[in-house]
Amino acid sequence: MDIPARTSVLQRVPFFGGLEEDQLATVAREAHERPLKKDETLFQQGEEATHGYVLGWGRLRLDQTTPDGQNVVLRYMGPGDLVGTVAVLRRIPFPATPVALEDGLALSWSAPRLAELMERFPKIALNAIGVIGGRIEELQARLQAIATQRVERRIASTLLRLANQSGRRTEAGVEIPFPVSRQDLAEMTATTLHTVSRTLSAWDQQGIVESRRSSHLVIRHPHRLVEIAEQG
Amino acid sequence: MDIPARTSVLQRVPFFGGLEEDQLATVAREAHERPLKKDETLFQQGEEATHGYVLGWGRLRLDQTTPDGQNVVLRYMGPGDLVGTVAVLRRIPFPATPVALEDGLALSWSAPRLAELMERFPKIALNAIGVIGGRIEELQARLQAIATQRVERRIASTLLRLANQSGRRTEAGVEIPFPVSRQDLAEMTATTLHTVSRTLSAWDQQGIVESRRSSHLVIRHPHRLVEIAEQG
DNA sequence: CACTGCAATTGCTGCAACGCAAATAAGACG
DNA sequence: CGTCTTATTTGCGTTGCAGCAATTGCAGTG
Repeated sequence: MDIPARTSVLQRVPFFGGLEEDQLATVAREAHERPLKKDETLFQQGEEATHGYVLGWGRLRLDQTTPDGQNVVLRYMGPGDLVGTVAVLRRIPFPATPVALEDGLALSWSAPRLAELMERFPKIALNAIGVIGGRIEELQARLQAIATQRVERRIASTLLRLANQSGRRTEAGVEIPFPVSRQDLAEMTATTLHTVSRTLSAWDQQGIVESRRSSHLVIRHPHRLVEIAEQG
Repeated sequence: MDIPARTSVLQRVPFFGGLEEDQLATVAREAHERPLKKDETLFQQGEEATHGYVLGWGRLRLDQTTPDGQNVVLRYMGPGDLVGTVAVLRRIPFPATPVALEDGLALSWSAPRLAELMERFPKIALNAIGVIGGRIEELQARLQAIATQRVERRIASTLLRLANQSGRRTEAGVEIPFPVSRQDLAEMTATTLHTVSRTLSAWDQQGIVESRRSSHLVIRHPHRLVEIAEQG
């Protein structure tokens, strides 16, 4: 990918928001490219955070594993998202593992480079605060949801969030354009794949969603889900 | 409080870490003082974030209320903690309400002042990233706990965390030096006050904790709690 | 000192959701 | 085209925990 191409990717990255075209070009020049194949991991939870990444295209799932082997899906990430950069800035090991859901490409900068960039462009540090703050908000929202809502409602909210973040409009409804297994949904909503399966089956029969095996999820009637999410 | 006194408070604030004595004095000079009485709120969730605060002394409980009236305790805060500052930097309304658990004092800076300080001392922006990152970590840990552990274990972990953050060693064990109601614990561990009550009663009878009505919580045998927390 | 109000305790009941297990379907691969 | 593997469905039994309600105990107030 040449520098102008990289630059245009970086233009859509909030982390670099407010930088001039030529400044972005500078940033772009100093990046390394890291191609990603489906199912590949960008790095491993626990590794030393030597590089920070920006996802150019593709999709990632961010997994966190507990000491006793349980898994939690922290978030899904798409083009323009920051991956692992917070860990680099805080000088702590990566707290989670990003897994590629499809082929993609990430741009990376080494830890010293990042520090240098932030020093040269103070705007970046402010942007970082905004990005991280957004994640805090999201985490707090999920915490609240898990703490106070019951499973059906959480699943509905999660589907709607996925649809808003990455849904594609089709004649049949809103489609979620990457594979999401029952296990994934279970780990996102803090329940079991059994319960997710039952819930989706029920919704499928009611015509709210289309969730046949192995095809992408389609939400036929988002407003029905909204009803469930808002007050179940 | 005079400037040297303020300065010595700020020395223990990670947000201002790495600043020179005279720089801290500058920061201190530009602060406003805000005395706090027990049960008073520093600001209200939803208000515009015009000022950022640092807690000089005293203790706060940070509450978040859902649209439907449910309450979640986000965290307890003590001297040196940052309150509401993230919201100021992100230019969003305060996402939660800090309630004073005892008389205390906060220092505050207006939004423009804070922006100016960060510009003048870029180190502050980096510190902010560190502080916020720490909160993300804590939130993720809680998310994991709620998602994968059962109630007894979560209560044990929460008590241990409180003890580590603010516990005082006494002959009887480790004391938590501010009042924590069953309701509070319930909101922290995502359960009901009933279940918390039952659990603490059981532990009290087993001699693990001392949790009589209206006296401060005392953890007699932290290691027993650790056992419960680590593998229940 | 009695009264009032709030926090905590505790027994009981019901249910949402978990866990197991067996059946089923669908891709993947040779 | 058959076989293997993996994801999903679904029935059934179990249970952790919430929800309700009645009681108790403590603290502050007049």
